Amino acid sequence: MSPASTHRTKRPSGLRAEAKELFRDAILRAAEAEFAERGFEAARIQDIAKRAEVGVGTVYNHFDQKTDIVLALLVERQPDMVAAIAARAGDPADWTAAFRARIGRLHAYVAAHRPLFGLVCNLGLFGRDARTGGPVGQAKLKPVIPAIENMMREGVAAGAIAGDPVRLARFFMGGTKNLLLSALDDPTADLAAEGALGVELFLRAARPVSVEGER
Amino acid sequence: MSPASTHRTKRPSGLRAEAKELFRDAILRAAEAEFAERGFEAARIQDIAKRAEVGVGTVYNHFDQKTDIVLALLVERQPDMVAAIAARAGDPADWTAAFRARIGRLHAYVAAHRPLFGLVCNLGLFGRDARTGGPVGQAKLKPVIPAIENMMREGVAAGAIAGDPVRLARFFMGGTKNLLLSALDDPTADLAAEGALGVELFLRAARPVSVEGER
Amino acid sequence: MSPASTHRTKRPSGLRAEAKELFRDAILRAAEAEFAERGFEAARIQDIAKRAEVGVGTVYNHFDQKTDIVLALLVERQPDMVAAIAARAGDPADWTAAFRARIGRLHAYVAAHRPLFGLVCNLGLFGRDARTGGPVGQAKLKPVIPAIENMMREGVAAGAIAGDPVRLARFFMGGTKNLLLSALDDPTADLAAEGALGVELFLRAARPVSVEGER
Amino acid sequence: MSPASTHRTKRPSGLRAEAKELFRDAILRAAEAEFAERGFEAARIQDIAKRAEVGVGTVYNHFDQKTDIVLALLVERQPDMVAAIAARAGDPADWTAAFRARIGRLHAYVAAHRPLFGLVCNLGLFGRDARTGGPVGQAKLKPVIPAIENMMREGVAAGAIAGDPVRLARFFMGGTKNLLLSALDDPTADLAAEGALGVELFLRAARPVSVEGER
DNA sequence: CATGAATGAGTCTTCATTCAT
DNA sequence: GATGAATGAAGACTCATTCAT
Repeated sequence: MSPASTHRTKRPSGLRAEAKELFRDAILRAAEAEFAERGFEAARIQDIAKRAEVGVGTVYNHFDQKTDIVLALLVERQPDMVAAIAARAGDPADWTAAFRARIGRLHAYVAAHRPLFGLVCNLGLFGRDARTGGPVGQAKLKPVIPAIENMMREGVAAGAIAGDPVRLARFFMGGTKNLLLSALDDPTADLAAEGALGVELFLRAARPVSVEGER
Repeated sequence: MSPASTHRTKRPSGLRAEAKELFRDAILRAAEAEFAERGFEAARIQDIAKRAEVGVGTVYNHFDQKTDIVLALLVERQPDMVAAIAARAGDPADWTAAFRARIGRLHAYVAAHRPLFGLVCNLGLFGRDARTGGPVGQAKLKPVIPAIENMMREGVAAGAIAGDPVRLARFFMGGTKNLLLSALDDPTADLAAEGALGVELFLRAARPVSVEGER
Repeated sequence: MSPASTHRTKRPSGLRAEAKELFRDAILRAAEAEFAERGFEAARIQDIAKRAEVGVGTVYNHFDQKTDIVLALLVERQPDMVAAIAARAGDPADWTAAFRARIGRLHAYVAAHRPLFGLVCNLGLFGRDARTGGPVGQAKLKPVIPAIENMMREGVAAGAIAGDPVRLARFFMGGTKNLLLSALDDPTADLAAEGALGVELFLRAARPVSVEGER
Repeated sequence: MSPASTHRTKRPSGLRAEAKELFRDAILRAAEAEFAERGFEAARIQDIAKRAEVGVGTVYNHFDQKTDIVLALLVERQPDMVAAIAARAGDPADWTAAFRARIGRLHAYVAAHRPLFGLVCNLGLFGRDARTGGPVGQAKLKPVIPAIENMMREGVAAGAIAGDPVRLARFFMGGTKNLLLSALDDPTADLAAEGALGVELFLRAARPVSVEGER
């Protein structure tokens, strides 16, 4: 409709592509909120569109199915979470201290994205993909967990913790998740403090038995 | 399950009422399975009815809405879970040992009711009650959590663990739940072992700091 | 269940039959109210049964279908209405005066059976019989109308009114019905007065033109 | 019907909106017929949709509930009826003559919309609104009656008729309605003639008493 | 590419009717 | 004959998805 749209150049520094991204982002943001508020099944495309101030058709220009929106949401958000957990230049050399720092960054991200976090926690809820019948793209949704499992492996290797890294990761994430989730219900709660509590509890739980004498 | 229910001939007049209970139970059993397999939203009343070998109308003779079936399921099963956690005559005097025993019973119950457990974990997922608009009867679904919180209070009082009982309970339940849930996906997994691991990790996490010299 | 029920005599002065009538009457009374309150389609057999303090099955012991209940209601009540309109020994010799008296009796009956009256007025609403596809037993429901038409014929014959008796009857019933229906909405309204007004208006409308000169 | 609607090219952007109106009108027309043929309760949305050559969903794009269709029907048709009754430039100066003309127009409209007329007569049949629980939007359905009552007031003021305008309106509408309704059942009947008869009967009924010597 | 009306398969829920007790 | 639970056909309504503009 704009005069510029007559010639479909790809170069104008991605003006068109940029505009497109704007729509896509708006949709994802709206979807995040709707899914978080009502759950996946109950959330309606129409509401997402309305919240994104976009037509329903536009949603389908960007995503083939409802399912794909959640997937995109997770796929696109998880790198940030993985990045948060990843070791950074300034992190302490001591594994335990580094663990505190890295998980602290994760929790900060979570605090900034409460709704998404609720969504991630509830993953696996919508049993099967409507089309394929299989579980909803679980392959794409794993990166965060392995990242934590790896951290656990490093901790074990460093002698800071002891046990099966996979199970330690599960226990840690479950315990911390529960603390955070309870805090999520209460908007005034201090997510960081709850997260830190989870970390400390976990560190004690996983401390190598050998150094602790008996009991 | 109660000894009194073995002989089913209270009186001819009770026959009908007893038959009615049979239907209700069949429906609940079928619903438990369907909800667990497909999730609340995806489960269809028709399938529940078919699985229960009952007409659709019969389902509605016993429950006003789909929601009420889950509620009934939870309300009626939770007492068993609470009972499992409750202290019993034969339990050890030592709090820690008793904790292991009581939680062990809970996990045994969970192992026997995997589908329901999955359901309980996903509570709060279906956003709002269709009729009232409010959250789905959360008031009725709390008993298990307080029971565990109480156990924690006892442990703190006994000096076996230290910390805020409520948060300890959250951490414990979250960590253990995650271990169990992962195991739930794998039918061959040893739920009891995973549960026990969670207990031990928790006990170490919550061990009173005083005895630990270091920090 | 009662000892008397072992031998199924027909004679005991109709004790059994009398009891049966009691049920039937209770059902009809309840049905009258329900139909009046909610309309034919919206009225539920279950509610009728409950209102009659009777089991649903009992309703079906007395009436084959829902439709039959309305029919019975009308068939059984109409004779009273016809009887009200019928000429009586004490009625005035003058047709006009007799008309006032006879219609007055009809209105008294109507006042005593407001709900039924509403029902009768709405007859023909439920388009077709569910089973036969035809109109709902209209054959059985006509007696009142012909009775009034006959009165009109007598009036015409007596020279008290003039016109086509059938159309006069329609006009009269319609006009009066509307006055009464409006009054029915208001429980404090004086049905008799409204009815009398209708009668007087009609008498003037139908007065033979010849006697009135021109205009 | 408005002269402006003859050329349908307001602008390309209005094309869609115009198409939407087309659907809406088709649905209303179909609904009018279905409701008239089977009654409100018995008419099925599916049939309305089929008759309108439209998907079921489309019906719900235009009306929230079944009830709303009848309401729309009545709300949108009543202005035409009110307009028919309204005084017009060419109407006779004499109230009585004008009354005949105006009511004649109303009856012409009724004759052209037999089904709707049947519907209007059956108003208040469907007991309560499904959502609000209150009577179905009676507030919106009143305009015609006041219009007639006003005519009566004018007639009284002009000395052409005498009595309580509200009751006169009721009597007139009831009587005429009944004449017309009977004629509606018979497709060959002359609605105009029946309507005219009603008018004449009414005029005599309401003629001021003073001029009548007797009684 | 944005848009939003159209679509219809799919679900919950109701309720007349049956029938074993 | 009374009873009330069982039944399932039927209907209102939802919502993901399509597609003409």
